[in-house]
Amino acid sequence: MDSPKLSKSPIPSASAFASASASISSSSSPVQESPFSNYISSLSPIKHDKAAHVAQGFVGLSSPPLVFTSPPINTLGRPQSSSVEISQKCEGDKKIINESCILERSVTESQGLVTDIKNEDNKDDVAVQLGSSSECVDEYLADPVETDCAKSACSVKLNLKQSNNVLQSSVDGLLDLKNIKFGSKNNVGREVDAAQFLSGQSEESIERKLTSDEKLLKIENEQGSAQGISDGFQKFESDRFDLSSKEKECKNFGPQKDGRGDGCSNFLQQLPGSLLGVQSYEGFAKNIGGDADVPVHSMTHEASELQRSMSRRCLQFGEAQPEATATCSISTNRANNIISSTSLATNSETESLSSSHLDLSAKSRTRQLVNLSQLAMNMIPQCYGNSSLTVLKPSGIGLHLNSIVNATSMGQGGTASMKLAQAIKSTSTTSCQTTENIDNCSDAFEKVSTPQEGALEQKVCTIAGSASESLFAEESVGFHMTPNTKRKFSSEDGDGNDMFDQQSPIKKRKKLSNSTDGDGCKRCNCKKTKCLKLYCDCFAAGIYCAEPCSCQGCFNRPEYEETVLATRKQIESRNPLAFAPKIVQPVTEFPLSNREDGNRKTPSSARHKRGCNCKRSMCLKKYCECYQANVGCSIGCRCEGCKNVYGKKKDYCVTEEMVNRSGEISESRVAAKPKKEIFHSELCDPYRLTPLTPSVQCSDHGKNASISRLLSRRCLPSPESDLTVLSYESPRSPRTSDSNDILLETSSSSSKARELTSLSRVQLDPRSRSLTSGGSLHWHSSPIMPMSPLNDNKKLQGLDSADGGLYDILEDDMPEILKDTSMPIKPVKAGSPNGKRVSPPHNLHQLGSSSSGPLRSGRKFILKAVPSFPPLTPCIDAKGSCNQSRNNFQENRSND
DNA sequence: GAGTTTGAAACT
DNA sequence: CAGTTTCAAACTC
Repeated sequence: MDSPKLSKSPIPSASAFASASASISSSSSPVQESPFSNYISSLSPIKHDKAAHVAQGFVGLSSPPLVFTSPPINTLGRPQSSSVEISQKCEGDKKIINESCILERSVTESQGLVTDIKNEDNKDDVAVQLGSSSECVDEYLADPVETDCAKSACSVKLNLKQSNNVLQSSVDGLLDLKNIKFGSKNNVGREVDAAQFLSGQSEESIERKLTSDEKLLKIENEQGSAQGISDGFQKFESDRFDLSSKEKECKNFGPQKDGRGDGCSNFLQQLPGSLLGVQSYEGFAKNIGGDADVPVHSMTHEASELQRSMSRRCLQFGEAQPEATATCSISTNRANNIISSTSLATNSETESLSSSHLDLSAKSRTRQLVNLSQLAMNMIPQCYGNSSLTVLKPSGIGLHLNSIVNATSMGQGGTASMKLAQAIKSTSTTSCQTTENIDNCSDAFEKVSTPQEGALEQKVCTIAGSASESLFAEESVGFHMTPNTKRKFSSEDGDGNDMFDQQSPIKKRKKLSNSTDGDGCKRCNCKKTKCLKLYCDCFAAGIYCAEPCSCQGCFNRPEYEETVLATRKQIESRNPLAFAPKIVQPVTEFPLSNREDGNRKTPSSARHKRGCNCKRSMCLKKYCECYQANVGCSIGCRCEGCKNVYGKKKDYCVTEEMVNRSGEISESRVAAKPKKEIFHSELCDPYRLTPLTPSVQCSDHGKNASISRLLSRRCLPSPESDLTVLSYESPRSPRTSDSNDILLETSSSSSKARELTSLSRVQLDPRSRSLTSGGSLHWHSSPIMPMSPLNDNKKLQGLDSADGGLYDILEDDMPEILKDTSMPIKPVKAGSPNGKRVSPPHNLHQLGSSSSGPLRSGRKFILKAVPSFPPLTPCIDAKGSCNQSRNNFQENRSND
């Protein structure tokens, strides 16, 4: 145990990686996946880990460039749609996608010296991109580190000048019309950038400014996308030329910068020249195959998203948790985008790097390549722009989404982050090759990667609203690690981790304590468990420990992926729900009628999965998990003297009684089992998004904006944050709203139970094509939340007859494939670690005599859901990791 | 910052 | 399954 073996896959699976990448990149895919499936995937951290594992495998030189993985992506079912197509499909990210598309188009045009943009709709976007590109460069150059990396060839002044003059500058090669549009659109963001640059404020500061105005922010983000691309070009050019001659690079850079002063048009004009540097990439791309187009487009899109994410990240970074919470929906979305885009960008980066190393002599030129290079380079400015150099230690970001509560964002982020970190690591390692030039190149990339990783971590933290923490990490570890150093770190044994773990633990802890509360970016302080037990918050949340952690001898790190996975598996074998979210939200809380117009109801009905067992804290302190999660105690709690301000257990029971009394005859049984009923509604509710299933929540993008926003908020990383967000949404105080909410919600659910029955049935049917809202199923199967009886008397009886009623039903329908899984199908042992907690409340006689019954049901659900996954259905936007999780889950299953 | 309290997790 | 131990977070001083 003390020396867990390293888990590096010697031969990385390109296809696997591609699939993971595809999952993430598919964030824009309009196809929604079943929330249930998401949840399922979330339950199995192994999947994510696998993805991560694959990513790690890229460390090896033998691993093929990511570019090669593109085809597999398609095979995974990812629509081979160009960015344009994506943009048409995805409403949320449409604009961003358009940007990338347009930029791409612009590039193409510029290559041919054709500046005519035919698509009027896109003109604005183009303009924005053009304008922002220069700005991005400004920021990038403004950063000391960045400037340094740029060989000082690029004068900051020039950039400043450029940013100020963009509007007035002549638009060589561009139509006047375009210029006009461009100017009008970019004014806001430009002003901001200019001010920022002039004042010399940090990116965060600027971003903070933008926060006040969401729109403004949006604009900037959009610009950022374009900026990243254009900047990427420049950077690429810089690096590219650096390989051959620094002087040459300077030469090229100089004019370019000057040209930028004249506006984006100049930049475009120079693109053809810049593209020369991309030749090698192009050639490489050609080798890749005809399908390169798709990946490239995707990457372009990703690049833009990445850029945007970075902007968002900065914003979030600068924002305090409260603020983040306030703009929860935005933040969440951002976080998702950031994570997915970041991961993608990272992949791209890796690809680019690999390609550059592999085929420097290639001469063929393809547009796709250009895009690729753009994307790859895009990473640089971003990283530098953030100006944060973080140790390239194995990122502490997540194993999977299960997380307790650390829901979605974090979960996704975690997964993506992990992948990113690994990809970065691999990139860095790979970069460090023989030739000096290559070293230089790799160095440059490393500089990028390092901060990138840091940025990612920051993002994760930001997602949780832990700006301070992020800053701390950044500052405390703000040194640039050399490739060797990185390697050293990555190869260090468990004790080596202590280097990070024990890095001024006190300081960290202090910081942690300050940032932990409410931000959801929890970090552990484990000393004896090596962060491989549920005691460890990080481990329990399915994320890797990171810098903020003060743990000792930590094995919950990417280096010990296998150990982590094995441990998790072991724990899951004992209690399949061990890593499941702890807080459940009854669906009833969101009546259908309310959903349409943006439900503002408080998730006050959320309850702890297993309930608490407080004896002395009276559920008034954070010792109480219910209280800590900002949820009221429920019938499932065994607490004594409950005074939970979010809802007393007693009140909860009373409410249920009232509901039962008012229940209809047909629902009498339900009334007899209030708890079931409540969760049944949850189960049946097609709109319900499992609060605990981040991925599920995130999958609701198809709904109206308000709903999506609401749901997104609930995707916050940590249990605490998650609930906090929920609380925030509620104008009412927990205390006053709780009981009433429950009552109303329960009643509502009862009345709707019937009409939802059919739907629920469909969802329950494993053969159904998709479990659209099935995400809520998982928890319904939770022991504590037994499935509520369905309208169907048959099913009702089945449920009533025995705790395993539902289970039986499911079992009958369970596909063979599910029946035969490595996962123990038999009910969890009563003696399982969680057995106590998982088992139904003692006072819930109606729930069944056997505590294992409900649990079994839960397991069955999980297993059943697997085949129901739309195998290759890509997730849309924020669900990238969710898909990944699902895919991984499937993969893992098959392996098992 | 050290020590205590608390309750979940793990163990028996 | 209940009781006990271990653990780390929360809390107190």
